[in-house]
Amino acid sequence: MRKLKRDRRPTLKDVAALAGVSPITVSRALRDPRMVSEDLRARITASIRQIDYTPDPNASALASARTNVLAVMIPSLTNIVFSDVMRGIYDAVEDSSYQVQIANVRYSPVAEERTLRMFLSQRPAAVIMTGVDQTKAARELMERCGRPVIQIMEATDAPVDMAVGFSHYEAGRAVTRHLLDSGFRRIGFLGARLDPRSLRRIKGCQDVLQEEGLSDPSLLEATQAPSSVALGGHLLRRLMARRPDIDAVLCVNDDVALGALFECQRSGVAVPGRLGIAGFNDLDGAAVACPSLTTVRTPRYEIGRRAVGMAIAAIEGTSIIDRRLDLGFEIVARESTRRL
Amino acid sequence: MRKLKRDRRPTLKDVAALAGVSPITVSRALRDPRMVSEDLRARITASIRQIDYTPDPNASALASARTNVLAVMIPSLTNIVFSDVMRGIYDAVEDSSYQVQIANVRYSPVAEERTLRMFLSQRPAAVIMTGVDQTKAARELMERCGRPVIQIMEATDAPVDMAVGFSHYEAGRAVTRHLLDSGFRRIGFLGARLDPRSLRRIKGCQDVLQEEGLSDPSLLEATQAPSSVALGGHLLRRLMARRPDIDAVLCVNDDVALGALFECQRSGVAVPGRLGIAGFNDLDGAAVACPSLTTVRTPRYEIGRRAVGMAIAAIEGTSIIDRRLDLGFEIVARESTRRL
DNA sequence: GACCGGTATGGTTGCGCAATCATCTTGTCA
DNA sequence: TGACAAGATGATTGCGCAACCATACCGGTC
Repeated sequence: MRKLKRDRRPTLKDVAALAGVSPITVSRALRDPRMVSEDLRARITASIRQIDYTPDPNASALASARTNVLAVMIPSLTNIVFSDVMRGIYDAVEDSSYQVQIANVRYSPVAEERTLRMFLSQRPAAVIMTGVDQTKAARELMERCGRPVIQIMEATDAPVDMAVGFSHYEAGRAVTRHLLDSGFRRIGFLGARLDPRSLRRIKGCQDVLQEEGLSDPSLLEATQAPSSVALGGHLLRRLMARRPDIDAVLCVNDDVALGALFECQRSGVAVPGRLGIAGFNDLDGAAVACPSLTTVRTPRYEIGRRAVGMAIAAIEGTSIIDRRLDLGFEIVARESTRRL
Repeated sequence: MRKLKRDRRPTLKDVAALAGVSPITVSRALRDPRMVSEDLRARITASIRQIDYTPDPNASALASARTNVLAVMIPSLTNIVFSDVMRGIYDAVEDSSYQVQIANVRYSPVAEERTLRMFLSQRPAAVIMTGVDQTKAARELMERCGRPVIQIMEATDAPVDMAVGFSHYEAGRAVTRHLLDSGFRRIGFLGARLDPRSLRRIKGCQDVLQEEGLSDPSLLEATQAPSSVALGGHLLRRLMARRPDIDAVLCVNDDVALGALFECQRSGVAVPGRLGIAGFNDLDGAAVACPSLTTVRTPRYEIGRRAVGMAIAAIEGTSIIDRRLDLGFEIVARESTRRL
């Protein structure tokens, strides 16, 4: 009677009865066809199709204490950076048997820790986390959870388990060096959000300026507010009010850079003649802005793909894998920093 | 011996033993605390904390044939429109017991149908799908799956179950009307992707032009390629080569509009003096572009929130709900269509 | 011809929880 | 005071699958 209340879907047992084998043989045929002889396999496949059987992943997870879920934590859903990472992740699982579970932790290590606990209670096959700045408790969970953990976005020498990304510090240094090489000397910085990766880029910039004796705290205009195009304009106005002598701004990302560019267009500041502008990420619009924006191309999509590749390799133990992967970055010099 | 092989986590039974009650009481205390007396509840809560118990969602799902999963299908991960929808969805489940499962169906009804089958085999609590243009088979599955189904992004009179969105056709009409009211007469259209919603916007535009006797097929420049800022420039160049007499372009979205604006800046076409530009969605940058972009503000975030609200209301059967929700849109007139 | 090892298949059990029904307690009212 | 309702708690069972161990069968070896 209980069975009648549920909308009874076909189960392994139904397939087995139809094919004239035991349920466990059907289970094997599905999980690892090589374990079953060819003719049984054919009969089982036919039976599955005939009654339109689909396995119940919950029952499977319960019986085997294993899932096919990759748990992913990212700090933002709207930052295009993570949209690209997610696309890489989803593309990479496309032809595998794995599933992705995304959580938005809103740039909060505390929320991240909470989410991690929730995820681990579901016994995911692997965990993908953003950055290397987890809370102490989260780090301990990551170390002891007994599953692959991939930290993405940053290159690090000491991943908890595995890591794939690039050096934000070196990227900050490189683009600052590019500005210096292009002849700019009083280089401001427009910062937003100030997450750990932004801070490392800022640090890279400041270290280079320091080395050249061009450092000055008043060149930094930054806020905790989320970055946006509109914010880029506000920050530039504030910086130029305080330091009208700057000849270039390095922006924490392309959104802010675009906002700065619009602000210059609006207030008649020639770019790059009067002010050079450089961004970060090489978003779609950077190449076609007027003038086109110098920026740093970052391997966001590839980070997502590789992270999943590393996770699956670790789960299945098939191939030897690098535990640390630095995918690098590329300075893309365009019109906005081209001194005549 | 089997138990030793698994990393044995505490279960309901452990909590029950510690608290001196039966497992089912613990289960009740967790699912609906009102069913359990106050002192037992306190003892159970203490025991849970003491041994750090977390429920096993797979076991729960198996036993109850129910999950707390909201299955969501969206056509793109990188289109900012859906980033906002996702943010609304994730925000709405934040304080609930529900979980979100996202799938990227890449604007493909066939992939959408395949994904729907996969999702339904997991018995989600509800299903959220984008648009109203599912395959016939998918539509049948949606009708017969026995769970709430919410179609998002479009207002429709005949949802399979429930729908929340706005009328793309009316939005296309309204913004075209705005261009006419602003004095533009030879209005081109730049289209990309050409998904069903884009097509309805185009239709809205063309119908208005038709009514005014201003319609002409050669005013439409469209491609199946995914939209981007760069594409906006290309499309505008092509359109102006063919129809140098146009005095405004309506763009399928703000990315394309921004690309068109950059193209104008680059080629010295005055906006709005020589060419008016209007976009769609009111993205972050539209308000601060130079000139600022006229566009249509769409309730993307709110669609996500409401969809989840409708889903939960339907699952729990608590409140009376509208099965159709039209959240409307708003024409945002800015400099790019301001005729002097 | 007895024995061995490997392969293919099946039987039994339990994963952790919730549905169902049964039982117990308490309070209320005629 | 007894009957009964309503609420609180417990015992039993099974969800669908995979782990584990058992068994049947094969061909080859000495």
